[in-house]
Amino acid sequence: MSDSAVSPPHLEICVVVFTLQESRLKVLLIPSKDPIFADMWMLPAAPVLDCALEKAAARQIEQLTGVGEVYLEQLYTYGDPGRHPTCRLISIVYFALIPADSLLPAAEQKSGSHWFALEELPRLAMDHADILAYALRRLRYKLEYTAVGFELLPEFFTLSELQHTYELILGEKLDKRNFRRRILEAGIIEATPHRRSGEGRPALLYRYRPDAVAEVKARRLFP
Amino acid sequence: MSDSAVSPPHLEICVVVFTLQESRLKVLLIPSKDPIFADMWMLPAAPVLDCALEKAAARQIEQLTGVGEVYLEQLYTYGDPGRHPTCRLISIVYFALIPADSLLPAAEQKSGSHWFALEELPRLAMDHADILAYALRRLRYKLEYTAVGFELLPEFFTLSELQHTYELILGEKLDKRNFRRRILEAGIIEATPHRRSGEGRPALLYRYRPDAVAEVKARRLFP
DNA sequence: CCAAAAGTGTTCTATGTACACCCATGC
DNA sequence: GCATGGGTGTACATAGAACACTTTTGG
Repeated sequence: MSDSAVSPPHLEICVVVFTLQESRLKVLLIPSKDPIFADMWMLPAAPVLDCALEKAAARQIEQLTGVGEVYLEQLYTYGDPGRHPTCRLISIVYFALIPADSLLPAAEQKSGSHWFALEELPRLAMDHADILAYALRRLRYKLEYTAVGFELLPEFFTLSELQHTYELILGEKLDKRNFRRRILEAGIIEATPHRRSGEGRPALLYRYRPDAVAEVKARRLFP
Repeated sequence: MSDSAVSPPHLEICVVVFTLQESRLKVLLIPSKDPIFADMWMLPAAPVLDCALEKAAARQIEQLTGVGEVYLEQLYTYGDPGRHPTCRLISIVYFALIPADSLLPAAEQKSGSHWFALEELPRLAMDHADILAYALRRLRYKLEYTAVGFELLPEFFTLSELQHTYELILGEKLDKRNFRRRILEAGIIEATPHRRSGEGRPALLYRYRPDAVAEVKARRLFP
C-alpha cells in the first residue's frame, strides 16, 4: 500500500468546474468509488498520462459536460502525505467556468456526475472541501480585477443578468449604477442591437468583445 | 526516449530562490549537466520522491544554501510537451526569498550553484527563463499587497534598507514619506530600541513582528 | 393604467500622490 | 561646521461608494 519513497507518488489532474443554474453557483462532483470514502463525493480527476496538463483538464471536462471550449486556469498543486489515507497522491488542480446553456444533459447522466449548489454540498472526500473553498476564493478574487463573469453566461446576456451573476458569486448586493459604469468602462463587453423582452421594459443584450478574451488572458496573474 | 503515454512523465520540484546582494536582486542557478543544454544554466530541481512537496522544496533549498527556514510559496506547475526535447517533464515550481546574511558560502561551492543578478543572466535551459520571469512578476505583485520585502533582509534593518529593497524589486523609485507611512500602517514591522550608526544620522532599526508572519501567510491568495 | 424591470448622474468620502525642510551624528 | 543620510506633515487629485427617479414595455 503506502510503502513510501519506493515508487513515485500517483499523479492526477483534478478539475473544479463551476456553472450557474437556477440562480445558484454550482460545482460538478462525482460519487466516490473508493469504499474508504463511501457515500462521499469528489472533484473529478484522472491520472496524468502525458504532460499536456491543460489539455488533459480540458479533455476531462469535455467528457463530463460535453463542452469543448471553456475558461480554464490552473489553480494549485496539492501534495501532502496524509491527503489520502492509503496512497501517496499529488493532484494538479484546474478550475473552469461553463455557461449552463452549453451543457449537454446526457453527458451528466453517462458519467454519473452531478451539479451541486455550493450551499448544499454533500460530504467531500479527502481535502476536496479545502480545494473547492480555495477555488471559490480565487474565482471571487478574479471577478474583482478581471471580468470573467461573462464566462458563466450564454453568448448574449443583459447587464442585469451579468450583475446577478456577480452578486451570486461574491455573495453580496451590488449597486446597479456603479456596476454598469465599471463593467462598461472595462471595455470587455459591448452592446448588441438586440433586445430581450421579458416582464418589464426590454433590456439591451450585450456580449463580450471576442478580442477581449485575449485581453483577459493577458491580464491574468497566473500564466 | 519520448515514447509518449507509455510510462508516466517525469516529475520534479523546481525552485526559484531570490536574494539581495550588492544592491541587486539575484537568483540561484546551477550549471546544466545535460549535454543538450551545454553551457546553459538551470533553476535547481530534484525528482519528486514523496508527496510532501513544500518540504521537498525546502530541503532542496537547504542543501543549496544552508538555510533552513525560508519564505516559500508554490508558484505554478509547468507541464507541456515540448518543454524538454527528449523527455516528458512536469515541474512543480516553488519560489523562495532568502536574506543574504544567512547564506552559507560553503554550500554554494559544494553544489556548484551560483547567484546571478537578474540583469546579467546566462542562457537558461528549457522554459526556465519564462518561469523566472513569472516568479519575478509574482514577487513584484506580492510586494504590493503584502509586505514580504523584509524576507530578503536580516533580522534587524532600517526603513531605508527596506525601501531600497522595494525599489530594487519593483524597479522604480518610491517616495520616502509615503513608503514609511504605508509600511508602518500595515503593522507588519515594528521599531526596536536599537540604532545603527553609519555615515549620517543613526537610523532606527526595525524588525518584523514575529506574530506578523502568520498574518502574512493568512493574507496570501495562494494556499 | 399599473406592475415590473431597465436605464441614467451627481455628491461625498477615502485613498493615494506629490512635495521640502529640519535633525542627529561622524569626520 | 559641514557633509551625509534619517526623519517628519500637508495640500491636491483621483477613484470608489452612496443614493432616487424616469422610461419602456406587457397584461
